[in-house]
Amino acid sequence: MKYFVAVAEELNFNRAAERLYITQPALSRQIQQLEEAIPAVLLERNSKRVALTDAGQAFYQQALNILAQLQHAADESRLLAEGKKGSLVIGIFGSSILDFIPRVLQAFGRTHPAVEISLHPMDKDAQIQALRERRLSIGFNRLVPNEPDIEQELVRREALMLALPAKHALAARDSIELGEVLEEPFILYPRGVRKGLTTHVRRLFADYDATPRVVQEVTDVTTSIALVAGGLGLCVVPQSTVNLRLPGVEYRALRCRGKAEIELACLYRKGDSSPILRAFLDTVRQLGSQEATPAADNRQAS
Amino acid sequence: MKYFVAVAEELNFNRAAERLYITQPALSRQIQQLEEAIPAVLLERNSKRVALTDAGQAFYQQALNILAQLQHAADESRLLAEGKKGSLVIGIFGSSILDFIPRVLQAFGRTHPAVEISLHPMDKDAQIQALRERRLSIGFNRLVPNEPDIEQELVRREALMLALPAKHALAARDSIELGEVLEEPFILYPRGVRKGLTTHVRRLFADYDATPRVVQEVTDVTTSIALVAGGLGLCVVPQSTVNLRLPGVEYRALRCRGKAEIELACLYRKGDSSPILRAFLDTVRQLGSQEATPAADNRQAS
DNA sequence: ACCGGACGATACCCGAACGGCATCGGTAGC
DNA sequence: GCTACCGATGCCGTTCGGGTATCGTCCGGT
Repeated sequence: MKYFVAVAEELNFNRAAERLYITQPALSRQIQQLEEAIPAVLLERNSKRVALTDAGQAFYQQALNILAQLQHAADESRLLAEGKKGSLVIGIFGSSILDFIPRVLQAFGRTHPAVEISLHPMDKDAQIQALRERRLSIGFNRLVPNEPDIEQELVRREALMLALPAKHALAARDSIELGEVLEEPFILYPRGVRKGLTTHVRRLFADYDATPRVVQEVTDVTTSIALVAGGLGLCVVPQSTVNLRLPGVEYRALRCRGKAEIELACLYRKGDSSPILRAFLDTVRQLGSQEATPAADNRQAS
Repeated sequence: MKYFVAVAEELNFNRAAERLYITQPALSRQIQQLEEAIPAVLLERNSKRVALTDAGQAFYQQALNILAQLQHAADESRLLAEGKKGSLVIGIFGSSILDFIPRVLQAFGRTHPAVEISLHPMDKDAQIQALRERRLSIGFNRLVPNEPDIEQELVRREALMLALPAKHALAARDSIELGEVLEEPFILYPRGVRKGLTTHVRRLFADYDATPRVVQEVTDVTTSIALVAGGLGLCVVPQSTVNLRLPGVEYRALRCRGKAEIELACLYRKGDSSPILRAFLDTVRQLGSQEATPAADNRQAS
């Protein structure tokens, strides 16, 4: 077919053969076979002139379309297979959106500009359900108990920090020991929301045989930091929250008896070999293994 | 490609191979090669389930289109090549339209129903010019002097007949000798119109050292017969004119010293190998070799 | 838990197809 | 009339596509 197009355009077997990097006899035969296969006389040829018949004209037009379509189909499929095109639906939750996700998206967008990405805030259970129903490609959350059909992968560990009002006495210090603030008012989350972080914080207190004095329960990071700015209490937050620079809020490193850090995990369907997902996971792993916010200063001036 | 479509539809290599009348290993390798050629993973296959990847889905849709288009292109070209489809522009002139052309069209229409046929009355010179400019596929006319680029083919010889008023004394006879009517008033055509027939008639008279007594000059057959019906004179006409059964007109066989017949020829471009033209010529030749109007009675009662 | 069956992949072989080289036949231009 | 060009044809070597036999794996039945 490609051969026929070449001959139809050159109207000369020798030139067409040259263009196709084959010899003229081979081309002659191929054209003959094509004509037999259709069957139809596509070319009028005497030893001095080659011309298209009506049928040849029609077939040439069609052949151009078909070849273009074939090329397009192959390109399209290749892009899809390489994960260079398509869509990625991401479930997000919590503070990951403040630092890690934007950096992943930026890096991934550079290598895969044609992939349509959508972000959907949803909690852990919603993510798992959406993954099962294939409404979601990947979700970010804290580590959750194993699900049989959901793959779970630790993306990174984030240091926990203490958010405190700028006018607070301890704001002058570089880092704070949890034991120093056991009696302070704390802002936490209600049962069932941000369970991963909340239970982790309570456990840290438990290491001191204490329980946090909860003055307010909120449902999202931004609100809790706003409350800290208002001087209503302190708040334990993942390090990425420092990007949320509200006036009147300072972030300080937190030291304590337990691990002052929390895990960020990603979830995806077990056996999902979508190339887009795989490429995205590569980016996630690469960035996950880097330092949290390389240039970020722990002492965060507003 | 056909193979991939089969696998995509069956989602099972064995069934697909069966459908394609090849064996499963051959199919497996063809699919692998296709995937390498694109390159893209089109099928997700473990030993128990075969599924399309996103790229496979996309390629399947495209493949369906392409295969359909390919089939269409081949069909279309085949029809064009067989002369089963396309258009035929016919130039006509004179009495051929009364008998021969309709019969040819009827026969050709039966074997080539999809060919669009258009009839264009035009005189000899107009036909030749239109043929040269490729506005015409074929023209019907009397034999004309040879043109270098126009093929001329004798279609048939038609007996010449005498059209005479029903009340004429000779109308009682079965046939008439030209010598019997040399002095009768005749209806003929002016210079330059229907030259073939006119000069032929004058030559027939010349064989008797006579010239026709022209009472009226007209430009078309129908008018001349109408004048005969009005009793204004006699008229020499090709046999096919008997189909023009005007009241008060009788047709009788004409005998004379010269050949009482005239040739109908068809003209087409030399080297025109258009299959439609060839098929049409076949029909023309076949009908041309048959008896003029097999069931037609020479003695024509009005 | 083990065995049998189904399925796709692989190894190997053969025939047909494809491309290359040399050459033929016909046409056009000098 | 000779030459040059062009497409067709004959012949040969390589390659590619399909067939048979077999393997590895997963699933389901007992």
